[in-house]
Amino acid sequence: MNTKQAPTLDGISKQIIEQLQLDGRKSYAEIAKVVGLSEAAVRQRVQKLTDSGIAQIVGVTDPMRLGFNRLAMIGVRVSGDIRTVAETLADMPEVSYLVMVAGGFDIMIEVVCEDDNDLIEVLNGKIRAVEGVAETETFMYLAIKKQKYDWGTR
Amino acid sequence: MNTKQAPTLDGISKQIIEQLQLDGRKSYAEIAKVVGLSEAAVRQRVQKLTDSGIAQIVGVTDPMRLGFNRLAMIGVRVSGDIRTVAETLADMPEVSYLVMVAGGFDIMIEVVCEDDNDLIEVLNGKIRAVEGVAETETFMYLAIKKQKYDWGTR
DNA sequence: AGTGAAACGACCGTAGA
DNA sequence: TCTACGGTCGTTTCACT
Repeated sequence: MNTKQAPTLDGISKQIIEQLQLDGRKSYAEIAKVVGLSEAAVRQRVQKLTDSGIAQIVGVTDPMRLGFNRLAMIGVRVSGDIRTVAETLADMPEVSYLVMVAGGFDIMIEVVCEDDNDLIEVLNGKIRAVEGVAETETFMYLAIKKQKYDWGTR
Repeated sequence: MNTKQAPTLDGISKQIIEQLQLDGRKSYAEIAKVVGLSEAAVRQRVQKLTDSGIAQIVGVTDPMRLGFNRLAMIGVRVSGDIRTVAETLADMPEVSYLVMVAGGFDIMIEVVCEDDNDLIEVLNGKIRAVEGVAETETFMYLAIKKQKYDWGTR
């Protein structure tokens, strides 16, 4: 689960990702026109970007629409090595998002659960059981109001 | 920006979205095989889902790789109508994610900025200036360790 | 809403620079 | 790493249900 910090992307790969942020299904031919490469070259680059995990092309929706009604952001305070705890938490399938932060918490995670039992099990049974997790604070989702991924094109 | 709470999706649309969570570029033909409809029908449904904003198909990456180095999660405490404040914050282009929550905050947002000046401007100049924003707490991102969107298929 | 068929365009492997 | 090209497969449109 360790995403090794990669070399900065070159301008063309950035442009390709920006195009895909606007429309993940845009054809390689169209992207090629914008960035000034051949279709095959664009395809190769996208392949590399996705294979290596640098980028992903995915369908995104509000989990609550698919029946996942117990979502939460959980702030975690860690005693000891933050990275070790982060890796452990990141390996849990219910954790959809994990960031290491500076401030009142060390780690913030988003968890996606179907119901209360699920959430309790994840929070008490799994997260708090992790060695090094000192304190947690849970923020239950009431509604997701915005999800945007096109900041690359601002 | 108001995402009106839609009727629950039927089983087939759920299945389609699950397929797209696994691979946003999966062909309609392949999806059609899985869900048991014709290609054309799948395409129509995907069109509707994306046009209506229920789902989006996008390229996703770690913003820090594109040179957006100042990201933060901001917890917001509101005095007054939370929804009004949420709408106002959601309209800001630097806000990539906004959820209404229960717990120590009323709203949590993720902001994507290029540099410190940008972030200061957004936080002090824009967010705190919003009528009804009582208190904010900022958690600066050090690293994004996990971003997953395939919870529909667990 | 969904199906089926035909024309069109996208995708993908390979060869060559 | 890129371009060029051809075979294959996916997409699109339309008439029909």
